[in-house]
Amino acid sequence: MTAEEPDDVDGSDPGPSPPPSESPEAGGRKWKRRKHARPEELVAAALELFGEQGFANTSLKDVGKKAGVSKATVYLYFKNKEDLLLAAVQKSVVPILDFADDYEIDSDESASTMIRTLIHRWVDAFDDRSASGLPKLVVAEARAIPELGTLYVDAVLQRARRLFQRILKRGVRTGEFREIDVRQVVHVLLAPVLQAQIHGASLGEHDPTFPDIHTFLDTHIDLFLVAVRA
Amino acid sequence: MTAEEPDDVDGSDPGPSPPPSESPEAGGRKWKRRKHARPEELVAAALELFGEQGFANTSLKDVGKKAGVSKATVYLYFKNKEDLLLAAVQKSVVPILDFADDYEIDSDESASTMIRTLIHRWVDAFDDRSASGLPKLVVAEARAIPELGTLYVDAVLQRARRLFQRILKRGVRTGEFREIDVRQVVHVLLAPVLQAQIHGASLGEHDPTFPDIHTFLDTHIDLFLVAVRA
Amino acid sequence: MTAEEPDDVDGSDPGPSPPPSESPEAGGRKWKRRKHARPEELVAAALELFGEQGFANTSLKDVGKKAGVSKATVYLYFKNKEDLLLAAVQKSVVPILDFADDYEIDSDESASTMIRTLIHRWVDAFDDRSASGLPKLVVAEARAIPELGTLYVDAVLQRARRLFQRILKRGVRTGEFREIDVRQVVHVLLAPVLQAQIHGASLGEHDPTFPDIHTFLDTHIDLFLVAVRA
Amino acid sequence: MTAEEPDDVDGSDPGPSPPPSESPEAGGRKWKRRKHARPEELVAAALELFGEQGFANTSLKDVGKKAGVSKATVYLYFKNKEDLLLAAVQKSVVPILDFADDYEIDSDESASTMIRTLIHRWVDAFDDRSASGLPKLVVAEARAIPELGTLYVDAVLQRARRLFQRILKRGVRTGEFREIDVRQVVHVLLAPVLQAQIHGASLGEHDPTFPDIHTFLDTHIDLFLVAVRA
DNA sequence: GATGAATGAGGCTTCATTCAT
DNA sequence: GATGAATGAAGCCTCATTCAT
Repeated sequence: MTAEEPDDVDGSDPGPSPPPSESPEAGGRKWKRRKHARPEELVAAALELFGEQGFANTSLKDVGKKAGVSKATVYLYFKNKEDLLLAAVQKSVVPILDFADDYEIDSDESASTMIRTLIHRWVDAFDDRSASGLPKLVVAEARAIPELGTLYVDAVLQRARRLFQRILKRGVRTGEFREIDVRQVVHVLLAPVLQAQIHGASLGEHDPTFPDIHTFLDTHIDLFLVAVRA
Repeated sequence: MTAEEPDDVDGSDPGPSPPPSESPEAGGRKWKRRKHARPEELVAAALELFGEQGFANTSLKDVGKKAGVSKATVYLYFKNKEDLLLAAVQKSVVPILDFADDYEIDSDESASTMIRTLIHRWVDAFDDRSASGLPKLVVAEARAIPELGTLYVDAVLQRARRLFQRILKRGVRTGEFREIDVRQVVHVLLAPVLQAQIHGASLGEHDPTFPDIHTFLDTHIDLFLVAVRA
Repeated sequence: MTAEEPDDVDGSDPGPSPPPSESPEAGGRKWKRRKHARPEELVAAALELFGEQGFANTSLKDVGKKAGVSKATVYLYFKNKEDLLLAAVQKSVVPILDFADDYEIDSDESASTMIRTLIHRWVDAFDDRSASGLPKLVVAEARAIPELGTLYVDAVLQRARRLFQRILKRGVRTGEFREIDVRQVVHVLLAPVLQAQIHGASLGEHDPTFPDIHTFLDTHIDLFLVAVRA
Repeated sequence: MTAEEPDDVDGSDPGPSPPPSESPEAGGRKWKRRKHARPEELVAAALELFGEQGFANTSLKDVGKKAGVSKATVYLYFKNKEDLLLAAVQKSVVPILDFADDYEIDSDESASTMIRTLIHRWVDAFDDRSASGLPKLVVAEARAIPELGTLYVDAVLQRARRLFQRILKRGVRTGEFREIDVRQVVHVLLAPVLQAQIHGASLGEHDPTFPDIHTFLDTHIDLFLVAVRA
């Protein structure tokens, strides 16, 4: 491909965040020109549609329509469909565990409480950002789009593992937990969380037996804490 | 341009070309049987390709080539692409937990041992049938193809849940496990298994931190058994 | 691009020439299926349209329509539009100087006569193959499609130069021509021929002053022969 | 994103930023002219790009970028892309043979010398104006854009023919040349010149056998003069 | 005068699906 | 039963052109 940037915008890295001016009405008079908001709207639309219907099943026309623009407009901001996907995932995924940093620093709860709190907040964080379909999306496309896999592993999985490893280790140090191989155990702690997210976004409707996600997570955490308790 | 078979698309497959012996009876037996093996071969090819590359990214021509037939032949056995997918999943998924029935009946091991054994055999059963990509595939497409979700939930998830519920209940009855809400707990028992399968088929290559699947499962089972032990 | 061959046909090299069965009516009954004739028809349509309207100005739909097929059919035989162009040029250009070989061998005319005859036949050969627009086409696209340039230079220009160099050299040897630098002179001999072809296919209609091509060529040859005569 | 001047796109040109002196007359002359230079810059950029890459393969964004303005600016000066092409050709082509007039009037060389001088100056004139790709461009697009053909024929071909006809006729009158049909011969005199220009701009790189253009032209002129000499 | 934003139109290409052989 | 041939539909992407600022 000789293709450079679509017209002059970069695409993958929305870089310059939207202007702080939040006046949502006054700006766009006759014509719908929200300018710098466009990339965000597109990214949001893309994330939702890709998460719901899958990447291949979603056309750029759909994305454009949901964002209120024509499909050609997508190319003003993103190099191609894949670039849009990556931008959407990046935008949503990078800050998604930010909530945890503050909590971890400020909190002086027990490790057990921290674990329970953070896991519940985790899934809420995805839902709040309309990214509940994201883990499923990533899992579905990681093979076809390797950068997507790398991005998710680095920005979500590894980050979460480190976070919970710190907490587990602290629990061990304080005597709250018994001696465990933190590096192995953390995967077991997280697996049900990821699974719950993926399941909810895919088989959820077809599986009435599966409990409410927060109930499920509490059961998981209960068992886990029993297992690691000193 | 490279290789060029004028018409016939056999290419990818087991060398055994049709025997030169023109005797249509005895000689061509192995060859003749091929005909009736067609649907199975297609189903097998489809399962592997769909699992690896995704449903949308796999063309029927690819499937045909892998099965040693032309693209049009698919339509002799399946109504359409979706039908092929469903058939492939059904074919692989329905008997996939069969191993468990025999084991459950014959075995007089402890519940703990049964759990450990069955979980390891589970993932092996998928691998043996080249269905390791299946859970990921199902999760990716369940939303777009509802029957797929229903099928998987019924033939795999529900069946597995009932199996492990029986074992858990027995463990409780025999005093091996403490009193637990089997209906809730079974989901926690299975989630890491499903997660490991999905993860292995999608983010596996991008995630060198994740342990070997059987190691991971043992860690999970260890913790789980500690948690439910009486 | 991961693209292999469109479906199974090669594309650029029509290799297997059409079957010798020439029955043009009996073959295609209800449906228009001329099978092996397709590539040739497409190549012919492409050559004419590309030559007349230019490569970029001709859509594959146009080519398909002229050949009596849909635009998707083009992809059964050619990898892409560029491949079709190359195939068309190759098909027309490779045999286009064949007439010369026989003539050169059989003829025992004087060098002067051979030159005059061959030049006139040359332009006729292009016209007979509806390839009168080809030199212009090649010249227009050679920069964008380097293989096209290479192909034309090798199959037409170099071949023609060698042919006329042999004749010139013979003329010198027999005393018909004076001593000349054959290698340089051949370019001067051919330039007006090429120019006449290109001009006819491009500025022809806008330039009523330009003489009939054969008249022009005769004037050129007359002058040339005077210049090189011993 | 790299450098980022908010608005002004002057970029390509001589540093001289607008003089701080607010005197609108004398001081800002060089700067003021810039504004009016726009069309010229666009025309120059267009001519080069179209000549190199072809009309269809060159986007207006490319032209704008090369001229240091935005794509939309083109429409301030030209009705559409085709109009830009015509303007570019006109601008370059109309004065391109002006050098000849002076020479013809002032010179009292022999006709032979004049021919040789003018032909070499001709191709230099195109090169000097970065119009070496122009004849190829015209030939490629004349069919699709008739005005282009007409323009070129009138402003270049006819003008050149008349020029050289005058010289030839003078040569005949002075006895330098023998009696020839000047109207026919002039086409033969010019064809190699046009051909050399076109060839250089298209097949040049793919054709190492072709001699240097001035060498080629001298060979041509040598032969031609021999042919017409009295 | 200049431009960023936006889009309609159109082209290339792929592919599931059908049909006649 | 099997397949080569063919195509309609649809998707991605580009670009000339317009409009409001």
